[in-house]
Amino acid sequence: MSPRTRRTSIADVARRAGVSVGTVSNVLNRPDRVSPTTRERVEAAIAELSFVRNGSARQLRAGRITTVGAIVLDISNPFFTDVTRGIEERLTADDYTLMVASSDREPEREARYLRLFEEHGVRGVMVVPTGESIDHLLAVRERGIGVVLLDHPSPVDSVSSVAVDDVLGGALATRHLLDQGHTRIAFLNGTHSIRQCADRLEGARRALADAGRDPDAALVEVTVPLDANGGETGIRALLEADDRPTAVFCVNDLVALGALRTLRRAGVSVPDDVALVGYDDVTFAAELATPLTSVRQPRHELGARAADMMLRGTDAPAEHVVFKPELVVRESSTTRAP
Amino acid sequence: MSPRTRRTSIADVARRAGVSVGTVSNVLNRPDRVSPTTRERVEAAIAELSFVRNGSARQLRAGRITTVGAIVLDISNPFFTDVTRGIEERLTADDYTLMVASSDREPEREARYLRLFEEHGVRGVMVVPTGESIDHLLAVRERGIGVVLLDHPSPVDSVSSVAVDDVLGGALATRHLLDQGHTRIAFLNGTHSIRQCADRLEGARRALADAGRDPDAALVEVTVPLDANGGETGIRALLEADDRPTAVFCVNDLVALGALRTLRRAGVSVPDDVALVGYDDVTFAAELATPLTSVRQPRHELGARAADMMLRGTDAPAEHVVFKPELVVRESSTTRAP
DNA sequence: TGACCACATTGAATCGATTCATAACGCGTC
DNA sequence: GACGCGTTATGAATCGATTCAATGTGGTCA
Repeated sequence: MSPRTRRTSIADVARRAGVSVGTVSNVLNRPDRVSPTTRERVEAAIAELSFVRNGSARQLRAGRITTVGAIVLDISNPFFTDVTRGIEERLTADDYTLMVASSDREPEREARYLRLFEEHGVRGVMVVPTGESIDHLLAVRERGIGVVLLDHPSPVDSVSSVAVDDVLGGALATRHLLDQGHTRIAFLNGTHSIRQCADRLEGARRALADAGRDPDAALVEVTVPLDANGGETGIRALLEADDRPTAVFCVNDLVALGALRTLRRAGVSVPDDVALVGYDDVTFAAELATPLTSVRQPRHELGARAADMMLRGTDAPAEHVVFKPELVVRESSTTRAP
Repeated sequence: MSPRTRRTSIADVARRAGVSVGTVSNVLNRPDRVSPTTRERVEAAIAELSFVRNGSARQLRAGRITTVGAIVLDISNPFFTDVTRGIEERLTADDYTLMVASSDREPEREARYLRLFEEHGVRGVMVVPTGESIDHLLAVRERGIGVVLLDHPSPVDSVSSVAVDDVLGGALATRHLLDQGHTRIAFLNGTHSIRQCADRLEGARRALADAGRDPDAALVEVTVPLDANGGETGIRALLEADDRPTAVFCVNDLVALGALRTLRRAGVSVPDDVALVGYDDVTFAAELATPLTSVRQPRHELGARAADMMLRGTDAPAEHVVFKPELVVRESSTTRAP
């Protein structure tokens, strides 16, 4: 095996088939302009040499290509997995290809992938921003690359966005817990630099205020990592406290999963001793030891819609879509029938 | 906003800074060879023009880059999500970047992404093959691109691979059910063209044969899609049958999730009426309504190890690693204490 | 027979960054 | 002032596919 032989190029194919490079390129891109005989000859040469187009050269000449990038906060979160699938399905319908990356909620990683995508000449990027500012995204757009904010309302008119009303979601969950008679509610949340977290908190506080409660007194916020382990540490912290809340609202279902596990191990009954509400309504939410009340978001549609905007192109007017979340009540938050 | 202005190039920067293109390139790639004064001047020009390198041109000249591709069967399956994370962590340690794609178990999609990656000039690809043959992957390797088989033992010595012993996994699950006294076992499986499915079946049959049973009589195989809905349809089919098995082995935990849901709705108790075993031991397996017995695979390590082999390069001798799975027994397969 | 047209094919210019042989420069030494 | 050495900077050649004006080849029709 020759380790470092030059990749076979279009010129090699041309030589082999006894035609010019232009003709080979035509076979590849506009087969109808080439006579059947030569086309066959070229195709044979391609097969014999097992030639693969050099995408870099192709793209260098042709400009942008049919690839778009997506940067989500965390691919291992089922919420983003489903959003991604929605994007992908819409894109493949138009023969576009998707490159996905996970920022892990770190602005540096977001910036790094953004640059990588831009250097690769993607048509556009769909980004769940990690930070408060989107200036870096505006800069990308200035350079002619489409930008759609994913799961994030746009702070400026000119940038399209697809979001879900997280303030409403937070309020739905909290109001429900209030309706069940809870007066002290814990909120296992992520850092407020993550917009989704900040908004859901805002919603929770509004629901409390609307009910005539003092949010500062009634809501105990615990900041945790946004996965099952985060739920575990959050609950541990709560269990040690003197004044244990009777209800826990988790900022996503993974956290709720960890919370449920930890409560069960500690011998605390859900929902009898503690009511639990999650967020996202992931596949397994209904099937847990205690079926989980959760706030459902249109994950798939979120992605599909964003992809749709992306495909409209840079010239189309910006659009701003905000979906409404929906509370799905299950056993984890409702007192069991005796 | 100028919609279709040419991207600013290294020549623009050079002009602005009053230097040659070679110098700009040096600032970008070997800053130490440039005097501090000119470097500053060039950097200023880069900032003012908000210049972003054209990756295609860069790569066209330089050859391969530090990107590798991975093609898994289904990113929305938590098993593959975790494998991907393992890969990513290992790669970022060496400053490599990962592009992930999902073949959805379709050979055409696998081939399409493979070509896309190759055209983009990736250093290598890590693939969970969809079909029986890996000839297309050998061809890719002939062209100087690293290939590592993911979750698939290599049929040839020359190609590195990382796998888990699925025959053993199938046997572990089945033996366990036999030990619990079950004599008629259903297997909700995928098509046999998927190696993992074929192997787990093989393992199940061996376990039966070892126990002196006739696999054809004792095992009822139902072919289903590999997600929660698949579990649902599979169980529906079984419930309609006259001779209902007393145990169900599901080829993965998503299928088991759907199975559990459907059994519960049909009023069939797990494990009292039907024992259930899954595969993968995903995060939520322990927290389901009935905690799920499952076969655990070292997902993260699987990915990390594959990435490791990839980084060793094409010249290093091929390696073949086969991890051993492990049965995690929980309530779904063990008769409840009275 | 010659004019004209449709169709096929050619080959050189082009995209933008990198590389490297060469030139320019600064500075100390004899 | 000539020489040599080390440091910087230059610019043309290069990577491989695409594009398009120009050329070539028949074929049809007056």
